[in-house]
Amino acid sequence: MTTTDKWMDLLADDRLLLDRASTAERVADILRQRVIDGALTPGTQLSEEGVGKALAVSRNTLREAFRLLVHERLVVHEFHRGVFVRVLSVDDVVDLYRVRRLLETSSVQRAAGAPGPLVEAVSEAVTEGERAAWDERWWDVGTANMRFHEALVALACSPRANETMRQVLAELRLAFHVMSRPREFHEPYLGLNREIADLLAAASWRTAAERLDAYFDAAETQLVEGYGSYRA
Amino acid sequence: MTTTDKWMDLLADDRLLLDRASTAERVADILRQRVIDGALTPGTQLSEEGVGKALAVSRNTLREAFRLLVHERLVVHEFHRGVFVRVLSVDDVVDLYRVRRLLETSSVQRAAGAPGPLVEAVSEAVTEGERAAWDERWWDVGTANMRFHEALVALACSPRANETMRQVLAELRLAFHVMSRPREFHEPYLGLNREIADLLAAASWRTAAERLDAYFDAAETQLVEGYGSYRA
DNA sequence: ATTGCAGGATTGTTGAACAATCCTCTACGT
DNA sequence: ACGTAGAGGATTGTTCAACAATCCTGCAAT
Repeated sequence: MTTTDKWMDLLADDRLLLDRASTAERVADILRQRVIDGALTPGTQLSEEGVGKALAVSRNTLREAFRLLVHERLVVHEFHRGVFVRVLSVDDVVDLYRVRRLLETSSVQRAAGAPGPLVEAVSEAVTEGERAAWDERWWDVGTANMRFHEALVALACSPRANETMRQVLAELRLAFHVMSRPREFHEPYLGLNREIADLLAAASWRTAAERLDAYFDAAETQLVEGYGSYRA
Repeated sequence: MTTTDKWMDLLADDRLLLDRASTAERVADILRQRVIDGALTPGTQLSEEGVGKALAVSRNTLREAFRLLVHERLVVHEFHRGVFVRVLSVDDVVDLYRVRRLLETSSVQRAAGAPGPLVEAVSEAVTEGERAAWDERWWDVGTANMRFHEALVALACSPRANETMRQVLAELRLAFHVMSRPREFHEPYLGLNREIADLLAAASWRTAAERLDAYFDAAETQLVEGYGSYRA
């Protein structure tokens, strides 16, 4: 029984890796990646003809892909003008931090029943960030930091919460791209992350949530300041 | 200066009401409404030809609309098979309640700085539900109940949180449609909602959050039970 | 400096076409 | 009777070409 169950899981994974995905979704995957890693900078227009020619897909298929990205808020769609990589306003950044505060602190607070592996994943994400910092790979530090916060929400054991969190973090990448000093922004939080991870490992959920709250106070004001050069 | 600013705001509102929406979005609006109000029951297939003929739009446009609804999880898209109105599993319902618990209790907990009108909106939603119950309009009781919980999240002053909450509640409508007794399900919570609203009006955020937690314990188990006839 | 007006470019939407896949029904062999 | 294999039809996936609607640019006029 248990062996067949394992087969099932493997097959389920393969099913996703096999074709089983429309071109529109794959196009969306590519564009999403390019937006997140910064190859497509905020404000860039994604013209239907240009992108369509580049990826060798028809305009209709491309428009389906655009709809997905619009819904994920990674690009904006201006009627009769086209789609553009989103430019986050200060209000957007503030809002994203509000959502994060809601999801993350709440997840940590009620993480008492969370499975052990999920708690360990939090520590692992912190370790990964520390390694990246040692190597001075600051972009990777940011990535690890996001995985850390993703792991916090994962404590809630809710696929939908995980999904929203992923989207929120993807959106935040847009903000990080216009940030000038990645090191000064990410480095200070390594210690705090470790502290929170240790509190979780010790099952001190309440204290961890409070530390996390402090984290948000600091991070938000700092990010908004670094965003000051932008218009509201 | 201040007068011109007011003009600007008014014009900004009108801009949205004017056409400014693609056919795909309007089609999605229609279908979304039909799914939410139950005209399209879970499991129903939305064939491209059928819906396209009915709404007099081309298949390509229709597929753009479908992408939106898929992303909102109101319909599912099976490759080479078509799109179907979503059938929620018990796991889905449990997950939706997890997300609600995260968002709502967290919003209430930190509602200290929320603007007065937002707190009043909570009470108004409760009143609306009581009126509907008096008239025995049980579906409207459910709607008012949702507006109540939407108002709770609105206390967080986050457009994105509001948006996700709207989506979560829309998804929950799918579950309510397969529920047999709407009265027995919605009626018991009227008193609890009133209690929570009063606590909020009295600025007892912490107590309100605790009562809300109790609400979720009750509602979730009851809904899962009422969902027992379904397969996992 | 602002307005009005071509002209060109891009998007919005449609319809048709073809390939790929799925579903159903039938025929076959055991 | 049962499971299987395959043919046929229906639906979806994707592309292409066309046209309408809208936007942007530049220039002329006031």
